[in-house]
Amino acid sequence: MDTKKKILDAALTLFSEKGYANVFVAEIAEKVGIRAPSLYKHYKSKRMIFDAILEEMKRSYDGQAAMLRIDGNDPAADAGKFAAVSEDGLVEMGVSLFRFFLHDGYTQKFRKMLTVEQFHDPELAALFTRQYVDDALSYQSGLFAMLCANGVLKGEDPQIMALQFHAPIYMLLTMCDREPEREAELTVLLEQHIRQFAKMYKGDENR
Amino acid sequence: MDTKKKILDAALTLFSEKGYANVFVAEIAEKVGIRAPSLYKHYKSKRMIFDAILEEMKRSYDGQAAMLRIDGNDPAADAGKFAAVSEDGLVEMGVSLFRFFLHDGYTQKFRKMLTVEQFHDPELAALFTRQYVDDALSYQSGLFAMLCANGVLKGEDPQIMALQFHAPIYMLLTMCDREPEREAELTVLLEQHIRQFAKMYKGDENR
DNA sequence: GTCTATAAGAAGATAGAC
DNA sequence: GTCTATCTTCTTATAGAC
Repeated sequence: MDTKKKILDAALTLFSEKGYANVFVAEIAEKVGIRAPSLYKHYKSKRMIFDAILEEMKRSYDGQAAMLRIDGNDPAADAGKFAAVSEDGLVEMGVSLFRFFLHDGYTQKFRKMLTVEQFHDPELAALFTRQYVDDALSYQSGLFAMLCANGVLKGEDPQIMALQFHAPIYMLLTMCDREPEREAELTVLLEQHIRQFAKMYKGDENR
Repeated sequence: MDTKKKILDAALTLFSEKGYANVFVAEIAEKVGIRAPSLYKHYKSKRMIFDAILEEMKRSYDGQAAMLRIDGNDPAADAGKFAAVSEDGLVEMGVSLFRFFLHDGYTQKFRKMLTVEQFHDPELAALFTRQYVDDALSYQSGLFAMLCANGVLKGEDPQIMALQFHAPIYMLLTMCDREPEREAELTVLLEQHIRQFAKMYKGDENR
């Protein structure tokens, strides 16, 4: 594996655990298996490593967004899948997506790094909100609008539906980031949330 | 004002904006209006300042919890108020509570500080989850259980109701922490969320 | 309790050999 | 590209006068 890439991986891991300022260049180097001065042959400075991680992450965001969007980028294409899917299917899909975001090393580390660095820079703050809130809500709004138009769900404001669907899932995800030992317990809540959400917006009175 | 208290305030402000490691003792001192060495007459070390903030916060948590709980500590006592309250009243109460948490200097700074320091220490992680999730959900669960028992709302799982009520509000709050200029726009979403939540769990079909 | 001066040490970065 | 040795700067913290 490329040393340059190894450095980014090591740095991302450390930055996500301790934050940029608490990580020493020597630590990154040690994780890679070299000495600190050697690292400067690959990156001009510590800050350049951080910036490179950010750049890599922006590039790979389309890939992550594709996961989030299940299909790629078109809500209309996904609506059909959802329409046919059972409540159990919705739960299974939600849980497996949750598990991916929770356990995928790159995804989790980047989420944690952005979390602890979000107030250092308005650009990071905007990136955070865009990536973990606005884009997700925007996509899900489209999806729910479609499902309501199809009569699969009943709801008058898809944007609020998306907020009410997404926010609990994101909250459970960040709880697992902080206390991984609670994953099993919180996955149960996740499942119950999705089930109740589905029931509610189907107009089911038995709740 | 007591210098010792001034130091805590200055440090909390700086820690919440830049994180513990990025704040220098000299910065804190400057904000207080003294020189760095003078500060050591009040606190033995930089870490002791951080610890003192944490202690102060734990002490004042009951006060904050009282705000969150509207009444103090007994959901049963609050349920009556809610039962009598209109949808508009619920919105007004939710919005003003939201504004308090967003604008109260101490509350906001402590939330931001805990956000950026949460992964440094399992104790901080547990404190974060307890304060911003578990305790809030636990209280709201009791409240919703009461309202369901009274027939004011219809729902079979108060814990999930609490999650679906609280998570969107908390998400909007953290968005305002990151991008204060979006407050107006997000307050509209907050209001729509509360209205739709109220309608849904009243069994209203017109949604 | 506050100051100036300074010690002590940490951490980012460079020089130059191999 | 990696190493050892080293420079430089920054930062916490202490000493001691006032």
